[in-house]
Parts: sequence; structure tokens; C-alpha cells
Amino acid sequence: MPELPEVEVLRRDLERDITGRHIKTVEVETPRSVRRHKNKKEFIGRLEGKKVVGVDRRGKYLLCRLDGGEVLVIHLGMSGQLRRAKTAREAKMKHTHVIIGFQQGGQLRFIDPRTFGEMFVAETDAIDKIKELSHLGIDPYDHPISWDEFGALVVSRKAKLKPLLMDQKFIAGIGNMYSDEILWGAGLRWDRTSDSLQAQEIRRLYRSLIEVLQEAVKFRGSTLSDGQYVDLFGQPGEYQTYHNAYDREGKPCPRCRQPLVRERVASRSTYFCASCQV
DNA sequence: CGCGTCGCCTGTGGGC
DNA sequence: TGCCCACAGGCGACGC
Repeated sequence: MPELPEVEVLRRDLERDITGRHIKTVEVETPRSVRRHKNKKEFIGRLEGKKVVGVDRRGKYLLCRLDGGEVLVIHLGMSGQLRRAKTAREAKMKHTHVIIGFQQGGQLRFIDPRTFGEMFVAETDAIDKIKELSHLGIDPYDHPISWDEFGALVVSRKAKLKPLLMDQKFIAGIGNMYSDEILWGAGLRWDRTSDSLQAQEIRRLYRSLIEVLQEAVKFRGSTLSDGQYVDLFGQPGEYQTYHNAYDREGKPCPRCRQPLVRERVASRSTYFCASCQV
């Protein structure tokens, strides 16, 4: 579910909220959520007693840096949530899989109905050395590159634009929803091939990419009708009210008023304007 | 190697 | 009202 903007909002919330806190207790109710570890004991043992010294993000991965050089890596998958609880007595939501309790009081809870998300502790604080993350491409939000560098990357690959934008090895953090919004903003069809783009189209694509991600973070992410994404304190985002294409089949294109269409691409819904995206 | 499809899961909403 | 199917913000393992 959450893509780069939602994960970045959570990172900021976490950075303010859990940095400096000491982990006192860890409860794992669903071993599947820590499946990279041999068993939940090992996961718990590597967390208890550690202090959180900062929170980073790489693509859709959250990295809670711990003293002693290890990192708690969190990926939310399709349906994961992180929620702050003031006390242990606070009612537990269904599908709460991991609870981290802090010495100073309060808890961080990991909730995930579909269980595609996961948590694991990795060896080093040099994130490039975490093998699970080493394949990730550039993070366009944290480390914007020049548009001509971007252009060189784009034309070096021969792929359709939507699968390319969603390829985490190429750019980290973009998923199904934001790829549609970015392509709408650039006025480009999802199936244009990357090596067919003119210089001006590359520039439009990169500008749209940066603008969509920045605006989405500014409005604290997208909360769709299912209400699945909320921030650390349970508050929904606002960016969905600025969506131009995603989940808007049949509605008029905000640019040219033609009805937006939906197609299935690699078994994912893709929304675009067949008239003004070329 | 690059690509598309499938499986992993649970919940929900629409059609009948 | 209830049942069933399609579908949902991701990712990695396959097979061609």
C-alpha cells in the first residue's frame, strides 16, 4: 500500500517520536512478520536494550538506526501500518503482529492484515551493505539527480515507462498509484518506451516525478477510500484529493475533459487519459 | 538477462 | 440477506 510519500511521512513521524528511546520489550505475535529471522527469539534479542538513534528511509523501506550499529528495517508491504500507543493498555487493533515497548513508556505497533510487510534487524548501519536493500535504485526524493543524468538513465533502458518507474532497481519508492499520477503529470502514456522519449519529454517526466512526490509528502500521503494508510498517530493524508488519474476511471481528465480510462497492465489497474497522454 | 505471470494473505464491495 | 468473485498502494520466485 504505502509508496515513497507515505513512507516518508511515517519516517518523519518516527524520527520525532522514537529517536532517543530505549527498546525495553518486544513482542512478536506473528512469526511471519519477522520471517527473515530463524525464529522470533533471535529478532527480539537483537532489539531489546537497544536505543533508537535515528530513522532513515530508502525507497519504501524504513530504517531505524540502533546504537551498536544495527538497523531495524521495516517494510509495510500492501497493508502495513505503524501506530504509536501511549500505553500498553490501549486497545489492540486486529492484525497487530509486533509490539515494541520503550523504557520511557509508550509502544510502537506493527499492524498488517495481509502480512506482506515485514520487519528485520540487519547487521550494519551502512545501508548500502544491507543485502536486502543493495539492489535499490536512486531515491529521487532524498537525492534528486539532474534531469540530464535522469535522461541518461531513462534512455539506457528500453522499457515501457510504467514498469520502468515501478522498477525498484531503477528508481526506489514508486508504486502503482504514483506511477499513474507521474505519467499523467508528464502527459505521457504508460506504454511509451523509454528510449523513444525526446529531450523535452524526459524533462517533463522528471519534473512531474519530483513534483508529484514532493506534493504528496507535503499533503501527508494518499489515503484512499479503504482508509488503510494513516500516519503514526492514525491521521489520514490529503493528497488523494489532488489525484488526477489514479482510481478515476470514467471521470473527466482535468486537463482535456475526455474520460479517463483504465487498463490492466501486468495484472495491475492503470489509469490514464488516452487523449492527452501521448 | 528482461519480461510477464503467479503466489503470498485478508478484507471489502459489487453483482446476482 | 448472503454468497462468490474480483480486486487492492508490493515483492520475489519462476519460466520462457
